[in-house]
Amino acid sequence: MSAPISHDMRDGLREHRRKLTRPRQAILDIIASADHHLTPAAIHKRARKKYPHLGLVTVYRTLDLLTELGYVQRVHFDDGCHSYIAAPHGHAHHLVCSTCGKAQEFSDCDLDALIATLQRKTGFEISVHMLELMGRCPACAASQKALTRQARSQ
Amino acid sequence: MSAPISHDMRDGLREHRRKLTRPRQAILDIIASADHHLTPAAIHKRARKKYPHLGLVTVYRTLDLLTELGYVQRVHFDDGCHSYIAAPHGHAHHLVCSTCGKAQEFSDCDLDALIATLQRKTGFEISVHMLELMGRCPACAASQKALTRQARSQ
DNA sequence: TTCCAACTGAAAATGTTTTTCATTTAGAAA
DNA sequence: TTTCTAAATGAAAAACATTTTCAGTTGGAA
Repeated sequence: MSAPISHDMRDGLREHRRKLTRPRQAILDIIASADHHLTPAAIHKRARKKYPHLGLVTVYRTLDLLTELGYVQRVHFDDGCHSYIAAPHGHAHHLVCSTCGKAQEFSDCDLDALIATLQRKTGFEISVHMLELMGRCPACAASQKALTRQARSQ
Repeated sequence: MSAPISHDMRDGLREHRRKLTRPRQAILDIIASADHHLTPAAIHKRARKKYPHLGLVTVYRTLDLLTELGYVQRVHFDDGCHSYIAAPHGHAHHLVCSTCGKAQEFSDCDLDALIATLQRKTGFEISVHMLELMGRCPACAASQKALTRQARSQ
């Protein structure tokens, strides 16, 4: 069992001489406890319940900071990339449900062979990769199947 | 040797009963002949040289259409996703130079084993994946090395 | 030719992100 | 504790990106 991410983020701030303010705490709590990706606007809306004075600009600034420190990642979709999600401090990818937005982490992406081959073939020096998988989470898949069954039986 | 992508795009439009207008031709030519990813604004600027009356809205609309037909893909970076690039009609990924933007296509992404394992472990039904590799193209790597050598010898 | 769905540009609306600036605050140092 | 300052804040405005609306135009099938 790993320590809560919000603890890590607090430690990370301290290490980088950054302050742990009330607005930031509110934002951290939302991000750390969400298992879905969230837009800056959505984070702002939720965090305001704990700290009503919070400005949207601070959300953007905090997301930038946490991204830089590696605790938060932007989530990319074909049709828009305005969402963020917590990540462990280190290399990780997400598996995202395209129906409900639920995300699951995984770290063993295993692209070394592919990258080596491409480097050899193309001469590019590959330093970064972005991998994202999308599909239906177990819950959404189940309710979809239930719906189909129901429709067929009518 | 494959046929020019712009031909494919023209055919694709015809198949879908969409018109091949002058504004669209100008946009198609820019996209098909670029080996770099381009933002809508950049496409607009370039295409205006061929068709000065062209509106930016039409660029957005044409990009939407070509994306839907599968001839164009959005390029994703950690810090912004406002660029587009031509893709063969079908599954493909890009290897992008983070210095100059040059892009190279590849299609053999070989993720089947990873996807199968994750499906089994998580219960997700994975239907889509996004993979993007970034690094330095041969030319940029070479000029970087030349710079470093020069700096060292001073 | 005719005709109409598809397409267009301009303008305005909407949405997202960044900048600026005067004020406040966390937390290290005294 | 109190003092002090770099870091952080919110509000407003600016900048940038994207979509909608609408009246007029056009490609290409009939």
